[in-house]
Amino acid sequence: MYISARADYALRAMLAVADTGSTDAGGGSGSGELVKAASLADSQAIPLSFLQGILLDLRRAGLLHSHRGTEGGYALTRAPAEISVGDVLRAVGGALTSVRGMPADRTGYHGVATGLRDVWLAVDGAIALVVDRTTLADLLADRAPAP
Amino acid sequence: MYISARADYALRAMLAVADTGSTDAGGGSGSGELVKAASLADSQAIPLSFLQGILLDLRRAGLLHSHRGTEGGYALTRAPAEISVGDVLRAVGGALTSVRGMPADRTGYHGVATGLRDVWLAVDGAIALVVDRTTLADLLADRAPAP
DNA sequence: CAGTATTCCTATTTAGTTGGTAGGAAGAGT
DNA sequence: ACTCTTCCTACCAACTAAATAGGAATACTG
Repeated sequence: MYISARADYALRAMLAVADTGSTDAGGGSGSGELVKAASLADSQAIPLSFLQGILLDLRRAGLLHSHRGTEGGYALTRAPAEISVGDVLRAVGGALTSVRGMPADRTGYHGVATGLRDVWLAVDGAIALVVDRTTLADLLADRAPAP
Repeated sequence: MYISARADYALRAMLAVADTGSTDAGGGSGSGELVKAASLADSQAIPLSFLQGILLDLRRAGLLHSHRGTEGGYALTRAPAEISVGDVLRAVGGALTSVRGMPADRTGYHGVATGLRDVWLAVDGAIALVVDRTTLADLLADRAPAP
């Protein structure tokens, strides 16, 4: 499995939103749950303009709610316990496992290689089992997924 | 998980070697177990000169034995039941799961993202469980890995 | 109603990887 | 010698990822 910088940043940003959304640690006026992109970029050392594109993906995937203007920012649409790592990965990266750029279930093998398709499907299922069972709340509470 | 063309070709080539090594279906003189690179490239539709580099990796990893000259070719160093899919993947691609190019166990997270490392390690373990338990013999006999 | 802060969106640049090719040099048989 | 095949190196083209820049749209403030 390859975790791109985009996916890595997305997860870290979601964790930071979840964290500052529950514990009121803002340095500004402390008005509510909205976290600014600049604040996220700073706390997790992510290039701001790159992060903005990622936040856009997360919003389009329905994981974030955004608000413009002076007191704008981002917030989770669901509770941290209701958002899994897999949700975030799929929002920014498409399929979990791909073979030469194509999703695992669209591979076509011939001859002796026919069985390979089932291997990739099994791998995809195994990955999904881990990332779909781990939520943002688990990560914030330091509950590691079962090995 | 991302399966590169290199990894895909490597597995198909290994399966083809395993197949023609056991069932004597060669069209030439039928002298023995050695399979030529050109024959592999033809049977699985792989560019020959690209395949040669892959076969070299597989040989250096100790999975293939090669012989030069007129009656040269490639053969497995172990029985198909003793070679796993994971062996082949690691021979050509390095680590199974990588985060931004680095192996999963060399990641460093700070603050709220600390728990991410354990997720990647769990994913790596889940993938390894599938690919290390599936052998070339399983694939040739159409025995799919457990879902 | 200006003014400002902020999200939002697109286009561009830059660097690295991947897929694939070419051309020999070295070894093995006839 | 001659032929066949593996071996090895260097190279090119296309693509993707990562990051940057610059502007529209939107919402609050005075």
